This record gives sequence, C-alpha cells and structure tokens, in this order.
Amino acid sequence: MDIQTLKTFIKLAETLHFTKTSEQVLMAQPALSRQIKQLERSVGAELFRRNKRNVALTKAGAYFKEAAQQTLDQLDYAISRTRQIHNGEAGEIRIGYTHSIVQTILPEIIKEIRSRFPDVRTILREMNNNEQYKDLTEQKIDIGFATNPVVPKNLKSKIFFEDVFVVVLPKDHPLLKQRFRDLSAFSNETFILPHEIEGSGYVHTVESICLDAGFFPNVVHHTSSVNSAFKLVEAGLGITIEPKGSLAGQNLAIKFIELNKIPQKAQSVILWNEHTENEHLPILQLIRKIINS
Amino acid sequence: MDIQTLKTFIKLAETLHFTKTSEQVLMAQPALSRQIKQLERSVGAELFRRNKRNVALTKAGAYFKEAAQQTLDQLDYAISRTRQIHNGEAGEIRIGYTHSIVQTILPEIIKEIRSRFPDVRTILREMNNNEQYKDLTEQKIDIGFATNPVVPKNLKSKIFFEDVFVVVLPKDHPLLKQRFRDLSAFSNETFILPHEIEGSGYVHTVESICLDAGFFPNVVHHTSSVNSAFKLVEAGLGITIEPKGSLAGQNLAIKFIELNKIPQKAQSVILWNEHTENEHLPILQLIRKIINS
DNA sequence: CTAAAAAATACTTAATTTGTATTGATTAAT
DNA sequence: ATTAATCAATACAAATTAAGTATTTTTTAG
Repeated sequence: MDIQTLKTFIKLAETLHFTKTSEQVLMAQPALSRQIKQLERSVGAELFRRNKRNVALTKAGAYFKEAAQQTLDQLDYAISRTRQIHNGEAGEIRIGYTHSIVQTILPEIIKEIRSRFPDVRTILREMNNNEQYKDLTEQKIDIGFATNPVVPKNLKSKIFFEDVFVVVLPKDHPLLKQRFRDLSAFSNETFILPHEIEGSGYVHTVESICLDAGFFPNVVHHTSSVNSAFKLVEAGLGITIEPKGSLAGQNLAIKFIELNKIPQKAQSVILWNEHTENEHLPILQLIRKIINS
Repeated sequence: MDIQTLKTFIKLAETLHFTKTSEQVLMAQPALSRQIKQLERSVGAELFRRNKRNVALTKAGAYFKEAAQQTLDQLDYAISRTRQIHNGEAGEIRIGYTHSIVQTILPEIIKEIRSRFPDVRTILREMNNNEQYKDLTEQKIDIGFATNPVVPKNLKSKIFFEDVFVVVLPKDHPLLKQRFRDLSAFSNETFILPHEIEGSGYVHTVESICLDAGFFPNVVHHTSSVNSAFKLVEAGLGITIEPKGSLAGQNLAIKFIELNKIPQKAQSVILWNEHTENEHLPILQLIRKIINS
C-alpha cells in the first residue's frame, strides 16, 4: 500500500468521480480505477459503491476516508518534525556549563536559542570542566561552556570571552592608598581562592600569576561561590584574585585593582565534540554569532 | 513512500544491520540499502549514521522510528476497523420498530446482536409503519419491524411472527358466560381501537374481522397504547380486539376470547431495503436465525 | 432514439524495483 | 603484518509492476 494511493483515495472520496480525480492527480482514468480496486483488495473492504455511472462511498469507505486522512496528517507531522530535528530546528540540545559562565554570556545565549529555535528544548546542567570533558566525549551533552579549561585533544574548543584578573581587597586596605606597581606587594597576604573548579587550569592560573610576581600564594580558604569569597574579603579574612566580570552587580565594601599588565586572562571557552551528530550545527553557528558580537 | 518501506525501516532501526534485516524482510541487501536511502531522501533527513561498517540511528531517525510505528499502528487499526464495518461486525445498525414489537421479539433480537457483534452500535427508534417505509427507502434506517404492514414494492419483507387476535372484554361481561360462536355477538358493542398505527393495515384488519362477522365496528375511542385500551375495557367503556401476545404481563380485570377460526392474524414483519449496503447481511442472517427458532 | 458520459477491460508500453555480481572499506585473526 | 571475513554501497541486467491508449458497456440526457 502506497501513501500516494491513500491520498488519491481521499481525493476520490471527495469528488466521487473517477475521471475528474484522475485529471486532478495527473494520471489516466483506468489507472485510477485499478489503483482503487487494488486498495480495496488490500484493505479487504468495498470502499465505493459503483453502479456503472455513479460512485458513492460505502460506510466502510466513509470511515476509512476519515481514518486515512488522520493517518496521513500524523505521518506528515512526523516527517516535518523529523526534518526539523535533522536541521537542528527541533529536538533538544544539552548544555553543560561552569558556574562562572552564568555570570557572563550564558543567559543571553539561552534566550537567543529559545527565540530562534522555539522547538528546541534546551537542557542545562551546571558541571565542572572535568565533567564536561567526560560528558562531551560520551555524547551526554552537546555543548560545554568551561572556564580556563585544559582542553583534551578529542574535543574542539574556542575562547569566546577573555577577562582581566583583578585583585580584590577590603575597601580600607592600606595598599589602596599607594600607587600599585605589581602583585609582589601582596606576597605576605593570605589568599582566598575562589570556587575550586576541578579539572580547570583556573587555580593553576591564579597560582602562576603569583609565581610570576615572585611568591606562592598562602591560601587559607577555598570557597565554592564567588560571592562568598567576596564576603570573606569584606570581612578582612584575606584577599582574592578574580575575573573582573565577577564583580558586576555586587554591593560590598570591597575594592579592586586591575592586573592588566600580566599575560594571564580569565577565559570563557566553548567546547564541543566534532563526532557528535551535526544536528546542532545551526545552534553552534548562532552561538558563534552571539559571542563574536 | 510505501507502507512496506516504513515497516522495513522500523525493522532496520531495531536490528541496525542491513544484511540481517534484508534476510528478515526477504529481499536482497542492496535493494534494502537503496530503499532506505530513498526513504531518507523523501523524508528529507538522515535517519541512519553509517560509517562503512556500523549503523546507528540519528536523533531524527530515532524520532521517526517511534512516529512511524505509531502511524502504522493507527493505519492497521483503521484497516481492521474498515474491514469490520464491511463485514457488518462494526459500525452501527439503525432499527425502526412499532410499539407492539417491543412486546414480542425485539428485546431478544437486540440482546443477541449486542452479544454477537459487540462493536456494532444499535440505534433504535420507535416509529409507525409509514415512517419505516420512508426511512428505509431513504436509507435512514437499515431494518424495520412493522405490524401488519402494507409493504411497498421497493422494500423486502418477511413475516416472522403471527399471533391470533382475541376479543378483550371486562371480566364480568355477560357474553363470557355463554359459549362463544362468532364475533357477530358483539355487533352492538362499542369498540376501542388499539393504538392507531398509521400506514399499517392494522385498523383495516380489525375492521375486516368485524365485517366478516357481518357488522362494522362502532369505534368510540382511539388509544395510543395497548395498556390504555385495556384500562378502558376494564372500566367498561367498550371492548377491543388485540393480538393475544399483547395481554402478557398485565393484571387487569379483563378476559379474552381467542378468534382462532378467522383468517386474519396479527403479523410481525421485518422490512429491509435491498438497495442498502449489504454490510448488515450478517445481522439480518442472525435475526433470521432468531425468528426461525 | 441518438449522443454523451462514466467506469471497467484488454493489451501494449513504460517505469520502477529487484537481484546478482562486484567494489571498497573496515575489523578480526593467524 | 598480512589475510580473511564482514558489511554496506555501486553497477548493470532482469523482472515485476504500474501506467497509458484504445475500446467496451452501461446509463443518462437531449
């Protein structure tokens, strides 16, 4: 049984006229007659009542017309939905991200994906860099947003945002009154290292900043969130080094000094697995457009 | 796009093995490869990811498999339901009947139809003989049960039950004490004619019974139901002539005398239109079996 | 009573699909 | 490391299937 045959049957059931229908579907009348007869045989029911001149639907035919129409509608929907999924216009995209990305560009990306691809469900999961490597490799997520990652060679990556590091100090810190020259002035301070991101080069990057200034940081606190690190700084328990963007929107008694002369930067990186199905290409392109603007 | 192709696709989506699937569906492997490729073209999406040795479903393919399965299930159901309707095993049958049939065989017939053809919806409508002729001709009902009908020649009919007429009298009627010879004894009585059934020969039949006895009945009341006729008889307002079966189950102060010598009988007749679709043939056959037993 | 119309047949032609043989490429085994 | 085996794709010929043309039959309209 052919789909086209069902469509033709429905046309015939509407016109109840073999000749007219055969013209509409661009085939010869005898071919139509045979096709319908064969359909009736394969369904196992008389669908039309013919009396040499008039054609009428039987009860069975009337029912089958409605049912076939429904079936075809369902199939049409399935096909277009399948095509959408193929084109990355539907389905779902699973995104892993580190906490700090939420502070920067992730909300905008999600908003854009939702408006451009309304049929795509975005599944978000906060995870550290290591987990992103693993899930990308196992194709459990489609895109990762990592922070200062050490990218495994089986994954592709692109830095899309770089931020300068700043030294964060309580607002009454004595060194704020002097002109800042370099980080060595803080060699005797106690350090609060921001959120420990496993598998990232983040901690290592901060350490290397200090080492470049000639000392190894005396870390006394590890915090899980940026804000709690700032709270500790405000309370005078130490100082910290953070990307400048982290300070946005807080209202604490802290000050910062930009480290714009050092080579280290806080990097936001997008990660993907090029062996994953390329359905998400349109979304990757969209993201590329956003992060380049 | 062919239905068989969809079935084959689903098999392949399950085995993920062209060669095995081709054996299962009894076709050569290259044919299967081509068929699937053509399916992918007509759907407009890559359904399988092949890398020269392994076959895997794409996201789109996984979705399409589920959707196609649903579609095929729906079509299967539609086909079997269509076939059922064709065979008279499903759908609906519309039955018209006169009041007096309810007294006799109709309940049994309905019960049997329901148990033998559970998927057939029985639509019952009480109507007089004339209405049955009209609705049968216009194919608004499928079967009619009429009482003493004058059958139009475009309809088929079969008498399935004959009842003797009885004269119904109040239990203290003087003539009950004498031996009954013939109806002429009641020539001076006032008559209550039972329910007026339009278009039937019913009234005419009763009249002819009296005429055969040598008088024309003096009708003073027309009643719509058998029971109210009996009530009037009980109250002494007159006598009536009814089929014997009508007396079943009543508990009034009335008596009856059988008219078993006269040729007139109360006839229950089944009517149908042979130009109607023959889907109801199995039901007609069932009814025939019931009324012959 | 004739002509037109509408669906079904008969027969030929065209198109599509299938199968066989083969290729290319990858994995497993000796 | 080389060979054998496995698996899907390609090429071409064969067969099946469906389509078209011409014709027939029956019914309705003028």
